[in-house]
Amino acid sequence: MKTILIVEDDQNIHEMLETVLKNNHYNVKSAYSGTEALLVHGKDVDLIILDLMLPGKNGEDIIKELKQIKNVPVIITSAIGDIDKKLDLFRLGADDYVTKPFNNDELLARINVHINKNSSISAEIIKSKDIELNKKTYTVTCKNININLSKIEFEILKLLMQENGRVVTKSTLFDTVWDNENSADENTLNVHISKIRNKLKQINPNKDYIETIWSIGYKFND
Amino acid sequence: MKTILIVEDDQNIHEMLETVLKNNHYNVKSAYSGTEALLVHGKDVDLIILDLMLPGKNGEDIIKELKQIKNVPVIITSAIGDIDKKLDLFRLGADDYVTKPFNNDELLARINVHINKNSSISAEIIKSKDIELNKKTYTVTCKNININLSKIEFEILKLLMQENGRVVTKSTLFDTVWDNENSADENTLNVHISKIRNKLKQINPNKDYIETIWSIGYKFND
DNA sequence: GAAATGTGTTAAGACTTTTTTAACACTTTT
DNA sequence: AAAAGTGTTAAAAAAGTCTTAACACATTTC
Repeated sequence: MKTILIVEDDQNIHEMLETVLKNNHYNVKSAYSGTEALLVHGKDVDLIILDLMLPGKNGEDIIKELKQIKNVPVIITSAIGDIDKKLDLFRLGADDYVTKPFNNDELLARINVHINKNSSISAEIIKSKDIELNKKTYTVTCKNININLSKIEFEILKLLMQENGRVVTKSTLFDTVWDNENSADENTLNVHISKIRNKLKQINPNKDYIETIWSIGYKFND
Repeated sequence: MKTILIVEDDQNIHEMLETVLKNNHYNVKSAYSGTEALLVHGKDVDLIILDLMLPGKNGEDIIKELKQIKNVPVIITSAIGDIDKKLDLFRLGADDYVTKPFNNDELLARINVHINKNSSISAEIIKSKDIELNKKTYTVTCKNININLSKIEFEILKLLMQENGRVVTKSTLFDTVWDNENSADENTLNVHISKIRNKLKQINPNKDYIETIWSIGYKFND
């Protein structure tokens, strides 16, 4: 169950939000001021609903500090529609901005967007231009030709393809592919990467799908 | 560089969006109807801006089919503020809903939110006006264009950006970037700074983000 | 149960990229 | 104008990576 932190000083709105969220199976934490929010905000908060008109500290400072503690999604609620304020908050890391009075269902929908991000609709088939990878059946094709990957090779390629175009650090690879810390050597990873590259190269010799990011990790390019 | 697909039949709005996005260093693809959108939408689209009032197919059908092809973020733009329609679209996978007429900068801010969110590796991002630095994936963009930094270059820029506007002394740099005392020569640092400046200059030649503070250290300015 | 096959890891040497060094031109401070 | 500090370039040195091959181990096949 996901936990949402409500930061709102208006008693009525606060209670209303709390009820709505609880009815929709969220766990709720409460704060009535910015300083309180900073205290309450901990490891197990998944999203913050932050009202701007709080006593004490202003919204900009609070979001900055909250994001520094932990980078969770923040949805701003405010009676002010001022565009400059809005832009300021987005720049400081706000993920959404909802003008009061808002529709509860819309707020829930927006919470859903920011909380679920990749889980809900995420496909069991990851496709790139040439490569298709089926997470369920552990099969991989490149240009519609089947490739046999070992389990570890498959897990590595899956992770890289999920982050298509972004660097995956070696430590992320170790953590994800080998569950325990005590696991593999750097060289082991190299060998696996090399083997994956070889298998892909047999189908498409012109392309190197896996790019090395020196001393950091690898990146998949389609 | 990220690619955004504009799906919009109104010629004026379409061109305006295209200009705005290109000015902000996005790659743009265009579609003027739903069916066209489905054809154009391929592997290399990172976000879709979808107008609802399209000729032919209706918005609901299009978003459903688009999401099936690939789960990229979709921002709906619409003149209709009708709450039921909104909720419907969120349910079908919309990531944001912006009512026309919208403010361009706000749209850009929202694009930014959804393009960066897409990564499953939780991002810890340091942002300045032009530059974004992702501590987890070791990626840096300036004006949305990717920059390749070596590890040391990255660590230096990270430290400077963390202290944005404040001077970072050379000794702090040595202590942080090079673990032990036995570390680098003054000159070594100069060389690295020079390389970082060069890479940033290729994207924005008018600005010197890293300011030299004579005989003390360096300062990042956004 | 033995042989064959496949997987994961380690080691070694070739190779590539990054980091540092060194030299000299340049800028700021004294 | 001299001294101190900085910027840039090319090169040498160091660090990291790739590939091959060998071995241990597990699973499958005969």
